[in-house]
Amino acid sequence: MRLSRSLIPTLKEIPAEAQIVSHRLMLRAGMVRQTASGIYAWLPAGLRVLQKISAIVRQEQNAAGVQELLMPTIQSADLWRESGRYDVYGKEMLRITDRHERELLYGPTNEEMITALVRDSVKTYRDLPQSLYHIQWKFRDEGRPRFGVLRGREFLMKDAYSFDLDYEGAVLSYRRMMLAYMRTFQRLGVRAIPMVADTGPIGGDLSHEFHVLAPTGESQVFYDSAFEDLDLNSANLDYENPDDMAAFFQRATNIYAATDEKHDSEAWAKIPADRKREGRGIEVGQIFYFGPKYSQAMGFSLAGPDGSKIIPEMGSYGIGVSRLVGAIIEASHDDAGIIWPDAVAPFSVALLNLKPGDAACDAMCEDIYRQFGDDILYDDRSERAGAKFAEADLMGHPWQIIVGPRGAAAGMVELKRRASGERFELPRAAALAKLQPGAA
RNA sequence: CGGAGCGUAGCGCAGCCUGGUAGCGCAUCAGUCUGGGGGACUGGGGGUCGUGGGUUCGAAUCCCGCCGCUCCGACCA
Repeated sequence: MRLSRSLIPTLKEIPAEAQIVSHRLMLRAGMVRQTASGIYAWLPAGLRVLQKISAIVRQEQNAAGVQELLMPTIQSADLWRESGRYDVYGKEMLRITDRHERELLYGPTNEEMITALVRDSVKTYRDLPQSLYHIQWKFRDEGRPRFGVLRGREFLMKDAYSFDLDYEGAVLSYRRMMLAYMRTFQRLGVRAIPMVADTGPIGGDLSHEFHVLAPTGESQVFYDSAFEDLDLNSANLDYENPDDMAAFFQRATNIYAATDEKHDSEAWAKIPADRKREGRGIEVGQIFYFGPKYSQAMGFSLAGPDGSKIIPEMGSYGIGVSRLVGAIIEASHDDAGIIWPDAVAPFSVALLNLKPGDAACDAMCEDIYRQFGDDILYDDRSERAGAKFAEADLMGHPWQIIVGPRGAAAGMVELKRRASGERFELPRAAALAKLQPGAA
């Protein structure tokens, strides 16, 4: 994309309404604009991040055998009366009445809807297990929206739901999802640690929150640094093999990690001092086994092979996609701006033409731009070099290709790595080769 | 939901107390110089002062209502 033709309205000054760094940077980098309290429009650069995160989430869900569907944002109040939650859910639920005085709501979550859909579609126990997800906008009418997209009212979420015939099956679904989540976060380039979470009346150990570590996090978290060495992408684990899943789950949950609510000082004391890690976390995902809670309430049962009645065991699994954008920035920025992990940057590369109008600069930039495809932002404006550097750093592209008149005449470009600040003077072809996917 | 603020040009703000024809910085437009870390100079454009009412000869300024946004706390992902 050419910056001269893009709607990426960067700001030099900090908007008064933004208090925390991710909110400020998202506004300043031209990614989002607030349109009402806690509701944001995603401008082109912000949308690209949302789409890159979504794509990775989608790939990992699909890889774990979860099927994608798309449920609506608007739901019927009657559906929620089936589970009894319509009257229980508080003011966070946005209730709407249509022209026929029918009661509707903007969905804050989809347990009821998915349960009804599966209930009405599944005919026999042979149709289970099922696991399904969608990536959809949700609305929770927070009393006090703040922190930009970290605590907005409208937010994009991946939510998945599993249906199994028995507890063992539900446990397997849960473990699969935990692995999928850890792989997802690893690919996104953020460290997210699964923390033991409150399971409420269900009990057991089948609820985890995933926290991204950032100084502005809302929770105090404690964990064993052994998590930092857990590489799950290279581990040869088969989602379909229960033994693999059990072994993985054992490994992951043996390492201590908890938020302050669930912090166990006895267990903490046993961890070697040099492995203790303590800090703040932003919750970006949660996985939860809740058994037959909704299937029972909503009359979802099947005849088993021996004729007995089976009430499916369920779980639900969320990833806050829009929230992740803020969380990643909280975890990865400096005074100059955002430092995007490679996988989620709106553009992997910024191409800075330091002297538009200079024949050598223009020719080289146009050539690079043409070769690179969609994932590059070409700063072709007639701004001063300093302004281009400042904006590129602000927007946080992982790489900058800097083309100046001196270098261009000699066929050289400068490559700058945003995260480290390293610069390399390279021939044009070598620079491009270095940036090809996988070459890094 | 309790408490506290704010709303004046695209953004950040002053002006309000003590009423008298609306200002600064940045951005923007034109031109000149400049040209590797948000440059300089000259000249221009842009505002129903959130909104409705009231007081007054006269309201951005004083009074009342409403709307919007923000902060602290409670709640929440």
